Amino acid sequence: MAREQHSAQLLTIGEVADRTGVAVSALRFYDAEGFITSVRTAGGQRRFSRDVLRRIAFVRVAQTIGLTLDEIRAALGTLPESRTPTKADWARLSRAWRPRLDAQIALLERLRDQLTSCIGCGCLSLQACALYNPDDLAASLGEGARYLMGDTPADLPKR
Amino acid sequence: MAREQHSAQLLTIGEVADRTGVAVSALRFYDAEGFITSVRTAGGQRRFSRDVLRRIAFVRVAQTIGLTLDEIRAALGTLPESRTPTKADWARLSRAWRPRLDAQIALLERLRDQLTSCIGCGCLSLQACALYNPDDLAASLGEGARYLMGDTPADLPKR
DNA sequence: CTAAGACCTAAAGCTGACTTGAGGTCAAGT
DNA sequence: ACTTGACCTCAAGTCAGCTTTAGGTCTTAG
Repeated sequence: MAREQHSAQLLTIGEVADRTGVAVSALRFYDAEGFITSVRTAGGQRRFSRDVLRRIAFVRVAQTIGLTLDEIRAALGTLPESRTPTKADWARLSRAWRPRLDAQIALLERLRDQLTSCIGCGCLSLQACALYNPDDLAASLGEGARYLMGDTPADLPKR
Repeated sequence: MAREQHSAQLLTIGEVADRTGVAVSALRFYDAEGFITSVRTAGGQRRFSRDVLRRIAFVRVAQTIGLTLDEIRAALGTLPESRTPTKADWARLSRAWRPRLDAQIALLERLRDQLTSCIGCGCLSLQACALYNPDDLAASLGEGARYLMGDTPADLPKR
């Protein structure tokens, strides 16, 4: 009994798994956590409407971008409950990802550029190196460097 | 008893924590896992040489870049055991991060650009959308799109 | 009608990178 | 000598995001 097309209306969990590439266990998890909804057959099995495919796509792309499930849950919560979300609804949510992606890219670029200059200076050895600042590397790189690399202010005059 | 400078030779775990911003518990973990080494006092307390500051800096920066501790362990393993690593040693390790950073940046940029075009098309609704491809989003975006968004080949003629 | 593959639940397990807790010892300023 | 904050070990806990296991039930092709 392969998982083939039924009456083309509702999908079994296996069909959804096949179409989305998401594991059955993950789909049950998403269902339990409210990311997707399902109806049940008389026998207690889940049946999904095609809407879930879009929701699952949203969840997976959002995860790729780096959102946690909690954030994704919040985003999905802004969708209208009464009607099936429209293109505009999805576009609105997706637009919100843009600044986040930009910020992530900017962070990595700063890291890369500092790494380049640090390689030039033999880095990870200079007190002034901005690459390692445990306080706020993620937040905003390169501020008040601490005395990290084994050099204290007291050490400096001796060199 | 604040953690102040001792005989300026070896550092207590608390001093290392203060200088690196890394929790004492994490330092004990790093020690147990071999990322850093320590000697013990007669009473059994750890004492660290200043070298560990550089190693810890390396570990934290590598983590920021996205390496796992296993990868970091492997990288540290290429350092010479006999002598204290030189600037050149650290520079060599850091250089290895460059392609990885570039790849990460490229991935995010592809994601962002596709997101932009997808917003234009009301995306997450089109079968052809390259943004969601569960097989290889991370590996290489945009290949053979599957039938994901609720559209099957059978659906298409009807539209 | 039957076989067997798809489905069900609940609870426990997993990975990574630590943190927390319990119960006790060390070291240094006074 | 004493006190007290820093330190010790070992085991268990945490978080996210699922997966696995065990023990059973549904559904549908034949």
